Amino acid sequence: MTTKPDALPFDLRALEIFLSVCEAGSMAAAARALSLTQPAVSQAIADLELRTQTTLFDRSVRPLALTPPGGVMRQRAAALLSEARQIAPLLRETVRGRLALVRVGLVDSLARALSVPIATYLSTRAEQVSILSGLTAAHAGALLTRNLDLFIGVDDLVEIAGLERFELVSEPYIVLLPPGTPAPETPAALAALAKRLPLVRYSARSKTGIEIERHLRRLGLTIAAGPAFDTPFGVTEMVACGAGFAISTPLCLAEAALADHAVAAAPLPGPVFARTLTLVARRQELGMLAHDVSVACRHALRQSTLPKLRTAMPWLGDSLTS
Amino acid sequence: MTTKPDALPFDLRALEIFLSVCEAGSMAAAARALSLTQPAVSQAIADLELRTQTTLFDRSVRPLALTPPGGVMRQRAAALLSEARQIAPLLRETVRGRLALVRVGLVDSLARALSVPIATYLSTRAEQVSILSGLTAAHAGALLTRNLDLFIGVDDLVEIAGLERFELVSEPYIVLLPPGTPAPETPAALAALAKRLPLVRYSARSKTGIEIERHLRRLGLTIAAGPAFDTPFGVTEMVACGAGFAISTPLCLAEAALADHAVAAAPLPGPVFARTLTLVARRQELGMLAHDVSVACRHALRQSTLPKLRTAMPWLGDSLTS
DNA sequence: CACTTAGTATAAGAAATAGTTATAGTATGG
DNA sequence: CCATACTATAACTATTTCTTATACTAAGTG
Repeated sequence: MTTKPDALPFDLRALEIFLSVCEAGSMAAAARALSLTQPAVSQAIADLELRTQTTLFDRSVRPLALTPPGGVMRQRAAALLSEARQIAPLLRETVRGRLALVRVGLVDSLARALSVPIATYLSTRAEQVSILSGLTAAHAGALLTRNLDLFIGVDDLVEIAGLERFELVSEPYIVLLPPGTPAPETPAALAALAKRLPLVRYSARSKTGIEIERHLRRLGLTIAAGPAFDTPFGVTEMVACGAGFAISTPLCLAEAALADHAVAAAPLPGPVFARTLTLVARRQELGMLAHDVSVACRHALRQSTLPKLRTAMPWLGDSLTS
Repeated sequence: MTTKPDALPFDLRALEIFLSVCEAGSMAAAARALSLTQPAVSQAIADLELRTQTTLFDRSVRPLALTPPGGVMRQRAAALLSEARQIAPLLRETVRGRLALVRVGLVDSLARALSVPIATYLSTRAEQVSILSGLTAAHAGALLTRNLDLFIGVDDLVEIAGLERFELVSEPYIVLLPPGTPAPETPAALAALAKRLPLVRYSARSKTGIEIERHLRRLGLTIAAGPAFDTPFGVTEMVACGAGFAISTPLCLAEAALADHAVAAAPLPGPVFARTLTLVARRQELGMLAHDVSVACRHALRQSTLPKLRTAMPWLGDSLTS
């Protein structure tokens, strides 16, 4: 009502004034620092509070105190302003045909395998390269809000138009067991195993974790809650400690990079259950760059990571494809 | 002259209009989409170009084309606006006493050792936790511009006031060699080794790389240029391949997590040369949080990483301290 | 090629916004 | 309780942003 739903809640000038008040400790002092009058600052802050529908300062004490939302605002406003100030110089530095900054999201399971190849390849194509590891869900959101230029992950965002996708590798899910534990040969054996040993999960924040839960439900298996981790390292380490077993993948196992035989790997019994890692970018914004990165990644995987996995787990056969 | 040096180069409204033009493909179409008149859009874009001192669109073709700086502007403007729009809802969600978001920079050499403990600990203290691995230089800059709340790295920023620092661990530099290579016992032997085998370096962008170069100069050693990497994994992997030797540290070796005996480690001959990893935060903004994180980190290191290093490299003695 | 169409640029005035001065009210310290 | 230094509100002014009006330009069409 007050404003259109997509209207901007403030402008940068208001944030600048707000931060000045935070630093100066009072509106009057901020006004002096900014060469404004005190009412101008007072109004700007009041307007900012109105637009964000929050109270930023506690006026009942002096010197002025930040409320909890005010503290968050200070944190975010400072970040936003510093980014804004970087933009203009960056534009002027931009050299024809060379990107100033490429931001890549890389799913944790490929961080070790691909961060070096991606960084090496992109450094020939961009001034600055930023590679963030993490969960695909976060990266997918960041791509859509343009906080990332491309990501590699386990979700190809089929439902979103205007993206381009390059499949890098497909791999089956596997079972990870503490050394010496016999491998379950059937889904029933898996269920029996889960009675003796907790299942170490990927957290429900990760796409892999969600997929695994769904698969277990399809198999009709209900397995008691156990520890959950976001990263392959966390899950694998827990299994290595003997604290449980896990459903994971060959690349996740490679990512954890534990000592040989620290955990045992076995095929996942039951119907075929696999995942595909895909490079996703917005169409027509990076030219051929996304395609070229996908080629470099596939090359790096075929040269180095996949042969190692095939040696360590010969039973993978051609379920591991690139 | 045109504007004060610290003046804002633009307003969020201008970026909104700019992005609308990018999407619509023409200023006239953008004006319709925004319920403005065409001259309003034309003026806003002209003003934005004037303030940033760039040309964003190529008007000599239709439909309007983005110039290279225009492309960068699109990328950055979209990111900035999406962040700006997130702020107000975030403020309203803020619960008393609990931080909405804590952003941590973690030096690559501790990424494996500490990302899980930090994430686990902070999830009890904040709604959302963001951990970025990378180079300390980038994190130090990000802390000062408030894009990070705290970082753990190899620079304690002594020259900057208003920060608080917590030392986590000190470790000596060591030599990494391909398996079977005899360890150099003296600086002279190190120089001789460098004649036979290239030195794999940490890049000059990393603080560690800079420190190592300085130390070599102090020793009077000039070593021919070889390959350089930003990350411990890159450097260690090269040595494991037999492509050279490296000067590194125990924690970097642990971070690379190669198989046992994939590389040989030996003391660095010559005078004592060590580094200290420190947690740095802005004073008085996070309360006790920075201190509490440092305690959690030191605990995690003493429990898990340091004992392993002492076992693998018993000659470290008490040069490795926490 | 003239000619239409859909677009961009510029000038001048209207509307909205951000600033000012003036003044009343409030927290804190002597 | 009073002095001081601050914040809030009202009314006015200056500046900026947007509109109308009009001239100019790129690209397609017969």
